[in-house]
Amino acid sequence: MKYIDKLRNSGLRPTKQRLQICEVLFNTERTFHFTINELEQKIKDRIDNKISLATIYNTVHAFEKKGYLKQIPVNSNQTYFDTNITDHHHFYNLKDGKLIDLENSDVGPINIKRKIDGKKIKSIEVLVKLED
Amino acid sequence: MKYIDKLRNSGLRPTKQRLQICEVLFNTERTFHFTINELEQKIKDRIDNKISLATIYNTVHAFEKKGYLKQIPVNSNQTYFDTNITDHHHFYNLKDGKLIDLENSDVGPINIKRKIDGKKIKSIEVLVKLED
DNA sequence: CAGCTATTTAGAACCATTATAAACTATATA
DNA sequence: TATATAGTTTATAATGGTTCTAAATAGCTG
Ligand SMILES: [Mn+2]
Ligand SMILES: [Mn+2]
Ligand SMILES: [Zn+2]
Ligand SMILES: [Zn+2]
Repeated sequence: MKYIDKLRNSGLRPTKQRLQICEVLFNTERTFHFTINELEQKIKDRIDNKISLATIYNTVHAFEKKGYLKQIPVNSNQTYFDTNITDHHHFYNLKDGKLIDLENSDVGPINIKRKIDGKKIKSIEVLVKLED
Repeated sequence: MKYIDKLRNSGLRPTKQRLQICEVLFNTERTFHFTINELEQKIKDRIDNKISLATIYNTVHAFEKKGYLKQIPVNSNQTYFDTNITDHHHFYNLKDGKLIDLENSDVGPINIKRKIDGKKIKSIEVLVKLED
């Protein structure tokens, strides 16, 4: 029930697969970061039926387009997503490839003074790489 | 002659290929951003002999390890490199995938207040995504 | 239910990147 | 200068994340 309206209101049919992916992504105490492979594993662990990898990709991209997920820019061969869609910044642990949310109070407001003609700022993202 | 010492001092043999890649990367008025494919094209345009793609990858990674190049984190299927190895930030034009350097004065100093036990900050990078 | 469109799926294709291993080259040493 | 050795280049294959395809299935509207 919980996610049916969310999906319908977005013009997405509330299929069994999408509802199950919603459970995994959004029915959590905390937000989290994931790659597609990590999400695939999480889904396998939590549900009995199988969801094809293609559907996982399709759904993640659909949710991203609707603004329910964000992509986080990092140097990796895999794409990183975030269920925390608020404006926030990240630590990136180079050792294990894990992201950690930074509170805005940990970074402070960032004011970009330069403008590019005809362009709007869509997002401002700080990535703090961590090493040992 | 110009890059022979640079390479030798880094423990890299100054091969014909590496010297030619140095010319393309570093013998320029301005620093620039590139993907491997763009670099491959630049090399083709500037030199007569052929340098294999494998050598271009090898050399770029060798130079990155030595600190002569930096990788810039963006959401793209291709890896972006920068010949500007100073600490600086970027505009990322989503329309054409081009990076633009931001001066530090355009962003202001960023002071990360949070610490992670046993970890050091390696870099702080701001990515400002631009849309129309 | 009927009809229509959206969605799911297995598998193929794509493509940036990395691995392989044989040929070649820079360099140190005799 | 010749030789030995480790480093480098290269064509090519392999890898692996992501996207595409097209047929089967499922949601939705009348
Ligand atoms: Mn993607
Ligand atoms: Mn790389
Ligand atoms: Zn986050
Ligand atoms: Zn730059």
